[in-house]
Amino acid sequence: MGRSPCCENVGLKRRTWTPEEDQKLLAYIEENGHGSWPALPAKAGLQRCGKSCRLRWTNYLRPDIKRGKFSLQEEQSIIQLHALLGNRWSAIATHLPKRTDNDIKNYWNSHLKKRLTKMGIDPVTHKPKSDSLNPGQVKVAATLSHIAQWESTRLEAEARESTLLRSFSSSSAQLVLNKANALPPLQPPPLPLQPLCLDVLTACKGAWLTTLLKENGSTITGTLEAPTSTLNFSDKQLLIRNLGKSNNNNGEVKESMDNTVLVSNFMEGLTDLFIENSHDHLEHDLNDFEENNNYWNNILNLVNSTSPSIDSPVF
DNA sequence: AACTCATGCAACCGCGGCCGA
DNA sequence: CTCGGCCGCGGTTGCATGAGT
Repeated sequence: MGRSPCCENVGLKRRTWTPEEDQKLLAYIEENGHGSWPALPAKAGLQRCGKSCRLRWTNYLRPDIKRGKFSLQEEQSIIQLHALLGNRWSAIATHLPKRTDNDIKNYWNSHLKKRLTKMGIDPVTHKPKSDSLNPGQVKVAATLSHIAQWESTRLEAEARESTLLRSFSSSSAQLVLNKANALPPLQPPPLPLQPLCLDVLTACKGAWLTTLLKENGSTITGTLEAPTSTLNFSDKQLLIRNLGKSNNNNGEVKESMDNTVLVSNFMEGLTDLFIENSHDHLEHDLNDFEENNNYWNNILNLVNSTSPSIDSPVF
């Protein structure tokens, strides 16, 4: 493939944006919108390529960007979302209002990755460095991995939907929308926008709890004792399978999972971690139980609270 | 004070996808 | 269907700055 460079200053030294350049770019966009990026520099009187201008605007000048230190909650969100979504920074960014993908990526690479490594957790797989599972644990981990894969797909789709909604809110996209107003109106998203994943994550949590209790000699078998669910495990599996399917234009049902190549080892890793911990420390399972239960609740809360909706702040 | 090294992050590159001609 | 332009994304680079010696 390959493309010709978009600007003539390729190979030259990087040039930091000056306050004057920022001012020019800001003033131009505020007055005219960015329009076509390649055409913008000439119109705005900037000796930059369009790509550079776009980057400067999206990562720095946009008025709705939050800069500065990441809060503890944001850090947790990044770690958890990275575990689910991998290096899909833009998707992660849709769940962190006012943070740019570049900002998150930099923060991950310079801070969080190192911190996880220090903790003995592989920042890529989110697995603890040493792992040894028995066959039963492997089975559950595989199931949860499958579930997590679906969840990754969903989060990604959600991110795409969010982007679409944002783009439709912009003036230029509105023009496109107006041009296409002969088309059937867009269906509003179902309200409330309760993420479907909630049940899946709940299922994950439930599956983990079940395993833990089994490991601990509990008599509880198939029922997932998750707070928001009364489905048994086979019901969950059915639900998950159905959620993983989608209708294409021909009305055929196909497995959307098959079309996704996603790196989502988080659940697996997390499960490994939890299961391993519980296996190794059955004697203090109560503590583990409480701690891990809280962790799952955190994830559920996170996804619940940060799922993009039309009410989400517009970037 | 001067130098080196490490770190953070802004800026850039190149690829893939989308869309219109 | 193909081609070319544009956009968005993830990975990488390199500058600025602070810490350490």
